[in-house]
Amino acid sequence: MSTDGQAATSAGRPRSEEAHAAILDATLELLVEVGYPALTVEGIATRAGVGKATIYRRWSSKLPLVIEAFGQLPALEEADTGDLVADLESMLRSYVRVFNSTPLGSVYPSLVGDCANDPELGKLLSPLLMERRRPLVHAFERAVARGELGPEIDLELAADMVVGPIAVRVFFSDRRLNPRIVPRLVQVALEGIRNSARGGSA
Amino acid sequence: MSTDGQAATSAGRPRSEEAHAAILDATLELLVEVGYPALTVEGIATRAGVGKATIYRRWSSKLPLVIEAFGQLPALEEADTGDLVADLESMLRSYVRVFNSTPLGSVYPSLVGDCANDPELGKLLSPLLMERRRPLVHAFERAVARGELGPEIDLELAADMVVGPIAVRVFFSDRRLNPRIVPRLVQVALEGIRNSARGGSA
Amino acid sequence: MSTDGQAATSAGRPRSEEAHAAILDATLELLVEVGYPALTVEGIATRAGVGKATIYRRWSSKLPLVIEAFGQLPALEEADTGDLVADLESMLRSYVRVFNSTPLGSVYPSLVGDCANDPELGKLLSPLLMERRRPLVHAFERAVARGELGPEIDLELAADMVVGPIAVRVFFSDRRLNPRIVPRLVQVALEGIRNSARGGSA
Amino acid sequence: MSTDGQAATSAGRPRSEEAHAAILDATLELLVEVGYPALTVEGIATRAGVGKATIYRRWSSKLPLVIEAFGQLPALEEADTGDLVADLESMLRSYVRVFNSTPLGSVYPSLVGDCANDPELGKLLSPLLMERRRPLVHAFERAVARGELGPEIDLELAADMVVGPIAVRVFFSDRRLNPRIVPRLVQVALEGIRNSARGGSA
DNA sequence: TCGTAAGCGAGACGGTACGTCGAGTCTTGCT
DNA sequence: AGCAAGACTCGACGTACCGTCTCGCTTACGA
Repeated sequence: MSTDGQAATSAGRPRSEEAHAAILDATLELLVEVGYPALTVEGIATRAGVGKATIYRRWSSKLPLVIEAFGQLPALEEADTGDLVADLESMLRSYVRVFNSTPLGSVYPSLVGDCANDPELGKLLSPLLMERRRPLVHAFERAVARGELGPEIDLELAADMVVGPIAVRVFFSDRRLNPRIVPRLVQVALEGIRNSARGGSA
Repeated sequence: MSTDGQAATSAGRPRSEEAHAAILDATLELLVEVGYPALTVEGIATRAGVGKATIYRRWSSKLPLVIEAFGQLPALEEADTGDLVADLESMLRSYVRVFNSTPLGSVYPSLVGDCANDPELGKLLSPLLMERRRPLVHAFERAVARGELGPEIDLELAADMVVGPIAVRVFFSDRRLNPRIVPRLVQVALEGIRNSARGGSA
Repeated sequence: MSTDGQAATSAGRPRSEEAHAAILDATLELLVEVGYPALTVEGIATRAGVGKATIYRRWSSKLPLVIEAFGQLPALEEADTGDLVADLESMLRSYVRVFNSTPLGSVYPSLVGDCANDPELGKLLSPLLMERRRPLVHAFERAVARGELGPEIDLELAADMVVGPIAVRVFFSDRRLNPRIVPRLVQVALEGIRNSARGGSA
Repeated sequence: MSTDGQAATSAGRPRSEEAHAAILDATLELLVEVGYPALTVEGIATRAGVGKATIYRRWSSKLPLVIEAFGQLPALEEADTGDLVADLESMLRSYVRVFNSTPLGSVYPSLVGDCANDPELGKLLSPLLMERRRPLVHAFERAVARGELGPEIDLELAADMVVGPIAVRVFFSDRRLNPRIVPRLVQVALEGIRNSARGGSA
């Protein structure tokens, strides 16, 4: 008899948003302080001033909790200077900086590794990771709009061409990547993207 | 230097090579069967028919053991057809295949994640990971030797340009990557590498 | 008696007598079904169709609730045949029967054990336990009135002399006491009570 | 190839007798300090300087552990003065004293109550409780040997006749029983035992 | 007749202990 | 000295209840 449309609020005391936020905050703090492998639900509960049951009522285990907390983190900070090269270099540099200077760089692969054995969780993490490189895709879109690049560009591939080589080094080779390779990398990647779009050498 | 022979062979019963191999085998088997997060030293010992102490006598913890077992795995199978494009496409396709169809794809990031919090272990893992993409570098070296590419090429960067975009997708986006993007990717990467080596558009 | 009425009736909704009864009933049912150690307030609330708060509004904890529920149970069913021996034997037999065939036998000592660490609760339980053997005392009183026993009898002691040996066996030795010892026990106890009342052998 | 007859000592490190003893000691200490209901396995483990697993390896739960610890306690201290009345009075007085002055008196009924729902555990506790009143039975045996009592006496019943009324009061009525009733009780009980043995009044 | 004050079922809250499991270490007797 | 076996301490796991605290509601009373 009304236009309420609400979900009936279900009986009983509603879940505390305070507790929810405190848990996510504590998770991120501890992630930074002790790293993912040493992260414990017990520790999170203590830090958040919350009972363990309150955590398990919301998340079935440590992993989805960390994924949600991780999702709260700011993504790649978007740069929009009007110039594609400048945009990409700026964003990649900030990318390298974050992974060099915060323990969050180690959370990334841990999460991926732990999710790999559980497709359900993978589905939670994947879109989140995709979302995080969206600023790169946007930079290419703007370049296309400005006429810097032809409209036939594969935006996803272009983004992966610039972020892939960085990611591969940052995760799988020597820690503390030197950010000086960023300009060279951007140059090579853009050269390939531009030329092969026009037909390439093949 | 006369009676040197071995490193003094030290007194007592020598370590069993059988046990050593059995442990590494059991580790790989279990890695495949249950995945890295569910891997336990106790399980490895049982499977190998070995006491836990025998494992800890050789490896200080689970991680270096897994790293050594991981190192036993065959690397990227080298392709040498005389044509750079063919070589790269063949190797990347096998790369995608392995990560799509074996649990090895999950071990990789797990290892990296766990190592990230212990630099000592990172030093064990890093060279191993570098070694695994060596076939890619070799393909570029052969191309340079054949004159397909100029000698001023940055081989490491070149390798990362082709493997990076693949790796980034295989690990961080939708599982089960479609291998059809391989030729397009190789084309774009080579275009960039070739052109920017000659001075590029910058 | 004019304006006194009740104890101010206090404002607000009165406590539901339905809920009260449902709680006590549920308590007894569960006591029988799962036993005292496995009895939970949560279970009682669910069974009674009542919120936990409604229970805690009336009883400070599980123990006083169980004590009150326990108090609702029928006491030793009084036998009055005109003959002391017959009365005692009848009542003791029913005593043995109840403790052999219902979980009430386990509630008794559990209650006592839990009360022992809280004198306040002990004060609630004690009179209740005293009340339950009152029929035995009455039987002796009637025997005195009939002249079967002299008036100098210590009624409490007499009651304990007949119920004590039974209780001690029912609680602390082999479960499922054989009721055939009842007549012999009554005989011995009465013999002692009668003789020592007249001065005894001391 | 020998007459060893041992149980082969089974492989592996043998269970530590030190730990075993430390656990039982800690259990008794805590039983006295905090009482049975507040006794926790975690507390015992901490006090004993032992891991929880070491406790659960030996006892399936708190109850059998407490039963075993309880079994270590000294029984009713035997009195042998050559006179039945003196023996009984002495032992009963010590019985009353223990229950009046130590928290162990509360452990007794708690144990019985918790065992009542598990026949398997009851079988562990029962013989132990029987054993504890053995000194009373012995006193009657000596009296028979001395000719104080006829040989047709039912020793078990006799023991229960003296301890039952005490037990029933100590457990189920007012805490802190007055030991002055002991002589009177012994007198009444013995009177009954002696007279009904000769045929009684029935 | 209506507010106001309590009681109501429901269920989340911070805690505490449970019983299990795995890590890495230690102690048997045997090789 | 190494070996398999298995107990050791430690500490986190995820679950279950405790006794308390909101929720939105119902129910009586007194203004």
